[in-house]
Amino acid sequence: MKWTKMLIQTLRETPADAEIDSHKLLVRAGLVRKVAGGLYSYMPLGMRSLKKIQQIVREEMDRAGAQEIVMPILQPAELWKTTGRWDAMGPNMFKLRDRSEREAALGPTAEEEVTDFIKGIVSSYRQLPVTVYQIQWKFRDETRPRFGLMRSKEFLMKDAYSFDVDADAADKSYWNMYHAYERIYERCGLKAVPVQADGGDMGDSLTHEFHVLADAGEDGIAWCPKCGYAANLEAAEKRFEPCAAEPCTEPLAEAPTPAKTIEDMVKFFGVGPEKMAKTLVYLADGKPVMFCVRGDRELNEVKAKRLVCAKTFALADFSTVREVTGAPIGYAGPVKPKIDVPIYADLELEGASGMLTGANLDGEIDYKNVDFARDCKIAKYADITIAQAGDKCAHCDGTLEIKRGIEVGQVFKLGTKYSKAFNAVYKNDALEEKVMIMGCYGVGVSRTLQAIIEQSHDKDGIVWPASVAPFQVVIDLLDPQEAEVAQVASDLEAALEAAGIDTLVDDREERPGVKFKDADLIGFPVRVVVGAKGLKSGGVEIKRRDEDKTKTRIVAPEAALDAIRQALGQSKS
RNA sequence: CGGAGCGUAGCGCAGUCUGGUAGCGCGUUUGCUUCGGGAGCAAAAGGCCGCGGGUUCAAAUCCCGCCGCUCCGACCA
Repeated sequence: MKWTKMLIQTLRETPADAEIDSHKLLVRAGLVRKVAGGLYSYMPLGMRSLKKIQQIVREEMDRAGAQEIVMPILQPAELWKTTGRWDAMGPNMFKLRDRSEREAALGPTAEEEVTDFIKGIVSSYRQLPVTVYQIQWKFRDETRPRFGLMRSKEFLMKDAYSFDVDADAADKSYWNMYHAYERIYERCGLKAVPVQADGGDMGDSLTHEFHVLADAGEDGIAWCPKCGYAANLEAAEKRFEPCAAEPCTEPLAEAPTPAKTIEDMVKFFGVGPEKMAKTLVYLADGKPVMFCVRGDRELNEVKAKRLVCAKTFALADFSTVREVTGAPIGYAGPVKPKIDVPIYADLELEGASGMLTGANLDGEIDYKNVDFARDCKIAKYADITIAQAGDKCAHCDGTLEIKRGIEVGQVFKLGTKYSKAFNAVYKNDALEEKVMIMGCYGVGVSRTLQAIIEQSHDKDGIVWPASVAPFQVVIDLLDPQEAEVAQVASDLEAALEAAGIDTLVDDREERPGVKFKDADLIGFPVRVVVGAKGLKSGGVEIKRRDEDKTKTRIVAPEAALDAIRQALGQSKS
């Protein structure tokens, strides 16, 4: 392919609305163009990479025995109402009506749709197991689209769904997909780590997220370098040391405190935040509950929500807090709230004594010398805090680190939530009706495109892994007006294409510097320079994008094909 | 949804406070000279100054309303 025949537009200046490197490069290298907030058009170069990622996903899904289908993006509301998610998804889902007022949604995912689909086809255990997948555009009305393709309103996702006869078979399907995902990311040249995640509303279901570790990532991940334990911060476990405190000999005492926040209290009392406990009031299914954690900790809302088995869960408003505690905001505590509500405390506080807490009294008053065992009525001690760097690993004697990650995929055991709702059943060999066991598996294809760039770039531009680069080779034709030189480039192009190596010839009437800069910016894995000067002095010049500028090889045009093959082989995946 | 900021040429920005001829850099077009890491000179094209209303002799500039975008936060099966 010739550069001058292609719609390529690189930008010298970085777009004003891009924050992270991968977003800047996506736009600067001419891969995508913004249409509106969270909406992007793919330019030809971007489309080529996107298609290559799709193809890798497709091949690995097929290899794992999944079957490709495609279902409508526009999904009737009835499907979503069957599971109650029409309301549960809330404003995150794009909803619309057709001309006869039928309600529909632009699919953010397709569990309902696929369950209904399979239910209409499968009726016997002989047809199971089955896993289907589609690569389809998905829609989410994001509260705040950002970072380019990372969090957009419309994105390309591969979603697969498995249907099995029982839990053991479902397990097999799950790990089958898990391993397919490992292959997908490896072939994309991505280091993606599987991390344990929270099952969300699905309760204690097994689920792994695949994350690309990057500072620009939106998710926090707890990671133990010693045993390799990795978990989403929402789900991360940590080991608790027994609380060493002696029972408190001092009596509970009031302490007037003109300081509401932990930070201010540290200044006022001159005591560390680990000797304080903060108490938060939440509404769980509309009923107030209190959570008590150490001053240097943050409540993990996911863990807390699960602990109280709540459907709706949110921080209580100020008036509720006053009502429950009887105290001004900032003076809630675990000792005798005005209204008797369940109080849950973090495991770290079990046996804690000599603590400072809010007093639940009508005034800016705290208690000192609080002994949890003596002074508080705690419903249950449980792990309800967010893991922090320095916490002990729950699985070995290592110490947890906190990393940032970009979630590029997730595998999820769904159980029977959807199959029950749709009555998706099969008959076993005893003619009994059984509910199918499901799993769902997503790969964010467009997000993966950007994650690759985020993980693989330098100051000059993108450094594409060969498997997903828009073109594997760029030929910088320095003298396009000289027929003999141009012929060498065209011959080489034809030879490469015949060998199955996609090649772009930069045949523009531009100065060499411009071509080199653009080649580096777009990031083709191998660059071949064909120029009059070079040909006279020995041949064409070959250089990998991922090696130093000075490391070039001059080879005769006849030897170029082999040398390029070799360079591609050495280039990152 | 709360807080902050920004909408001026394809892109990046100045001009707005203090009303008076629409500007700069990059990119684009043409010519000449250059030619191995984003060249130089010359000429040119390209604007509903986000939209609507108001004030004024006169509005990119002041006032009101709306829309859009970006950042921080909240939110994120």
